[in-house]
Amino acid sequence: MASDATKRSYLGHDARRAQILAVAARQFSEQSYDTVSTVAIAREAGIARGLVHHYFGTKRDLYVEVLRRMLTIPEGAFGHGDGAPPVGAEAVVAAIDRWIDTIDRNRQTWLAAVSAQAPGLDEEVDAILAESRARIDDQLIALAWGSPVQAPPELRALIRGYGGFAQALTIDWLQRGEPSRAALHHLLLQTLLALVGEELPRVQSDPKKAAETP
Amino acid sequence: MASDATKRSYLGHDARRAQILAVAARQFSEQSYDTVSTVAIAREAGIARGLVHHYFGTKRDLYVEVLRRMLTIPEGAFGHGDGAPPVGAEAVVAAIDRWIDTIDRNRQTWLAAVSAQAPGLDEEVDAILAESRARIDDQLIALAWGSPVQAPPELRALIRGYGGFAQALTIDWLQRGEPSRAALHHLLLQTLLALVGEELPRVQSDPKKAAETP
DNA sequence: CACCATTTTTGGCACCCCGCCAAAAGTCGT
DNA sequence: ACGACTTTTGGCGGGGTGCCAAAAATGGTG
Repeated sequence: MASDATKRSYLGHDARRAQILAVAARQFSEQSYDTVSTVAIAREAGIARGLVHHYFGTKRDLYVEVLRRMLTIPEGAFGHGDGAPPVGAEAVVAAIDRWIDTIDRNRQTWLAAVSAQAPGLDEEVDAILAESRARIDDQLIALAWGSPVQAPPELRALIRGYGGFAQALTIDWLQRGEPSRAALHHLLLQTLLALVGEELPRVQSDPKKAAETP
Repeated sequence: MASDATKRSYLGHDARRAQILAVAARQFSEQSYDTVSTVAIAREAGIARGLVHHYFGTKRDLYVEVLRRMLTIPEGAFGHGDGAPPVGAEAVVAAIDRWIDTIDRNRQTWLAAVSAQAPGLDEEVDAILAESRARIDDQLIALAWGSPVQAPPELRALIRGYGGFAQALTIDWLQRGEPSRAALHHLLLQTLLALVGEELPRVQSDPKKAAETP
């Protein structure tokens, strides 16, 4: 009798954990950290508040878990499915398109994830964000340059900045629609090519770079 | 007798307000929003907690005030003092240097301000951030192009993205020192010149841009 | 100088949320 | 049927927030 509709107990460790995580992910992607309350999560999940703390320790721990999940899922967003990565302009075009698609499908989640928290306040959060960015940068470098391992530091810096460039314009596109999707795609593509193809050699050859060691 | 050391009452409206605002600004630039408490602010200011709520309504209202102050003060960071703005490469060099200087002097405040909150969650916060960015973009456009009023939309988008580019690299510089200050300066300068000088005409002339009106 | 209107400040009430833990409720193997 | 185990509940203590009536200090006036 206790069928699906009224089922009210004993999901089992993993299932309950996953359920709470799903509810929390939705709430954290719609509200800010401090407006989300564990009682609201528990209410939406149909359980007692204590259970949330039983599976994930503190509210911050739960948030860290959610953030980790948010950032690791779309990791291969412009991964090329399989096989050796095709390098070249047409591969970049396809990758950027796939990238925009993924963000378009998970708008709120992506918005909540990229501007997760002020940097420098929480080491764990910082580490998660840094690792996610590093992985994306590696994929970008692989696409536009080649092997990421032998990438010069100047390229890494340019790609890092390009990530900020793309993030700013993508937020504008999602929130105000200001650069249209086509325009966004065009800007992202042209800028990446310009930075890697023209700017990089110029930055490298300039004697004033003087960087790396202070 | 009631000299500076023991003065314990009746500062007057404006003075008290300014004092609370100063204390709150310091705390909000060192901790995250939810770890800052009005009781801590009141304690540091040496007053009762109720007074904080008397001058600024809710804790969020106080935060909004702090944020507004954070973002309007360094507004003219690369303002050219006075007179007609000199346009050209050397002016851009000087402006970027002044800009980096200002951020270097107010590291924590700047870090707290730029990553203030996830976008789309609080209209008032969003508006403050957007207005601040727009003003900075205008100054950048004035520097690298000329009058901001007649700037083409493609340029605005590029400058907008450039802001994200600069922000990402500046955060890295402040937190890990990874691009040295000289390297950061070089990257910011070269990228701005490349985007405005070479990328802009290419983006504009491309027939595929198709943007602006859907 | 005493008095009153005004401003500034306090302290406390009611409510919500978090972290934790002992006890209750349900489940499973024997 | 019964005991060991897992899952879940409910409540306690501590702390933070928003608000408001009352108290304390101030300044002007006759």
